[in-house]
Amino acid sequence: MVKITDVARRAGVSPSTVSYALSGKRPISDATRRRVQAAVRELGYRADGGGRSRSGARAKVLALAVPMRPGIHVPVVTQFAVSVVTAARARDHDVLLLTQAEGDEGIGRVTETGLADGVIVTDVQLQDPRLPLLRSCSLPSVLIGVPAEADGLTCVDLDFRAAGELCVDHLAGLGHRAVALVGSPPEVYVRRTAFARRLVEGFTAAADRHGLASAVLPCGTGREAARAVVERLLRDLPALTAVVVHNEPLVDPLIEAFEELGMRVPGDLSLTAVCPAPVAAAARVPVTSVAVPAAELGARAVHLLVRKLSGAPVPGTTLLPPRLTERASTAPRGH
Amino acid sequence: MVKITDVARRAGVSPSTVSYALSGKRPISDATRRRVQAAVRELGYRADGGGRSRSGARAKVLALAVPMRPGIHVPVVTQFAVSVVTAARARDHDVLLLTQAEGDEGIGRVTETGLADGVIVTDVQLQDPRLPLLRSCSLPSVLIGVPAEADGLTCVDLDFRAAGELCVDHLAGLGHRAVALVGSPPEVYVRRTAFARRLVEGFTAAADRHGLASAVLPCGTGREAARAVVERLLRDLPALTAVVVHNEPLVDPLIEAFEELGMRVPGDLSLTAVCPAPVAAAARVPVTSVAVPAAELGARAVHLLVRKLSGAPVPGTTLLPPRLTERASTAPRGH
DNA sequence: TTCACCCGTCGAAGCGCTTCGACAAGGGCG
DNA sequence: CGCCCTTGTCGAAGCGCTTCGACGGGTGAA
Repeated sequence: MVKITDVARRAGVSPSTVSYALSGKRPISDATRRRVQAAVRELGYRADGGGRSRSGARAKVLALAVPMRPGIHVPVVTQFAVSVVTAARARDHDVLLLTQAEGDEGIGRVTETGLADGVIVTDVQLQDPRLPLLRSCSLPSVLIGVPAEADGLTCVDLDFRAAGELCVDHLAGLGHRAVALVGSPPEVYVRRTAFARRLVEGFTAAADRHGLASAVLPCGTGREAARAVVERLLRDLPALTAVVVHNEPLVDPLIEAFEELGMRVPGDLSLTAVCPAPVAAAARVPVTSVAVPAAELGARAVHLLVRKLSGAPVPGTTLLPPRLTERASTAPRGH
Repeated sequence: MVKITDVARRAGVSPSTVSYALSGKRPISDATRRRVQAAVRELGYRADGGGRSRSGARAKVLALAVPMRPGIHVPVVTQFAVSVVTAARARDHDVLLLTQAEGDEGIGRVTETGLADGVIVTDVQLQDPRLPLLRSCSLPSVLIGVPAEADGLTCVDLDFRAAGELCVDHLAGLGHRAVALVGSPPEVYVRRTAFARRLVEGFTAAADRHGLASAVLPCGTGREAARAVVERLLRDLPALTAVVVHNEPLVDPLIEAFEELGMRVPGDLSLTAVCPAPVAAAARVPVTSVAVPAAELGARAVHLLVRKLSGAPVPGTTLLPPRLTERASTAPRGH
């Protein structure tokens, strides 16, 4: 292993000069800097992470807390992870993966031990047990998701409230008078997952504002669950002509269930989804949707966290405005 | 931050004794050990990762290389990741996530800098460009997947060759005389991904052995792709009564495509899948399948890597025997 | 009783890096 | 022309931990 003293010898300077030349924390003459850089290249030098991290410097590692709870949609979470890693690498950081395996205190462990410099927290609940931890140890963090009390925290998310409203606005604009929201599995709401709750709020508020009849039903995954929910909806809300679905793996089964019961999409029923664009586009009937920009959220989270680590000021909460893309699943009421 | 000297003072011993008491690398009397442990608990001490790794010890971090290439099935990969993290934590290690974002040399970087002690490599191809790297820098590694040349490497995988044979044996035993393998997307084969190739080998060998007519077709995802493959199959192999599918998201569309063309499962067509058990069980028709034990593979990989790090000898290649679970999608030929 | 040993513990020496204070050389100013 | 400040570099002091060699006191054997 080639170390900083090797580089120093090769460049004919002292180790400290090498360190300064590489970090730029003190002025170094151009000639020296170039010699150092040449030596680094020739020897293939790489700063040892261990050595760096306890001289008060950063480890250049971000932790990513991904509680793989039941009811979440795996591909979305994976997209977060991948985009976080990619964005982190672009900023010369690595990513440590934390799951729920060891409970919430993994977050504390990883930063207290200096393994990671900061943490990105996903799947945030309105009252999240991890918040006190994040607040107390004053450990740099960014949440993907917005809890009920976001003071003093840095959060990024799609504006799910606005997304809910946008869907209803669109459907109301098409003349629909009765809409339903088919949501995530019940456990997601029981946990009070922030984004799911916010979407319901927006949906309900917009439905009331437009004076629409509305219903909200959580729904598990699978054909049977979809069928059951559709039957229940048609019973409770016979005038139903529009549905918003916020449950990725349910989009196709839901369309099937409606069609089996004689309602064609979009002929008899208009459907909008809140899901990643590829899911919406690949559905049985391409679905008008508000995209969940998982990749962008991940990248933004990294960006914010790195800025925070460098001491720069960062905004409290960033809400990405929802954008609705029309596809084949929505039509004016009565064709 | 509480450090080892604090614990030492509190326990009335020297720092080195604390270190030994915690690591067990030298005998420490029971009384002392207990006092140290008490002090650790009371003070909430956690060994600083930087300090540790700087002094030549291990960082207790494993890197997980997950190239998110097109054509792979995301939930399976995620299951690997989650099980790796869980297993690693159980052995007091953390996991650093590497994607393809920075190319193959991320593996080298992460270990040379001492950030990680070893690496778990997934999505192994028969001629994998990462192999020379793994061999040359003599860096502890475990592959999930078996390349063409596995000498000197530690590999874990499902025995996909045997899995392919097992499926065909099962179908042949039911009296089927013409079988097809519907595989992963073409790009997976172009890359010469090890497990996909092995399955084809096993399938073909067993079909030949049983004297069955057979065909192998790669297939992309989506309803249209499924439909196209089914039409092609029925044209090329009109006597077809059995199919093996090795493509998770295609299981349902494939069943649908066959049924739309008038072939009922399992009445007219028997289907076996090679996929994780939940996928098979949740399909439109519960599918007889050989399970891909993603979680177990991940856990085993961690186990092997940790043993390797501790200097213990490890086996070269571990192939998990396939196990076929009968469900509703297979029946004797002609009912 | 003595000697040799082993067990349990300690002190000190690093690990590779960063950073602080010092210092030599050079330039601008009075 | 001398003084002081700047600029560029160096030496040395740690960071918190592990680990090596050493050492005191107890035990078993002679």
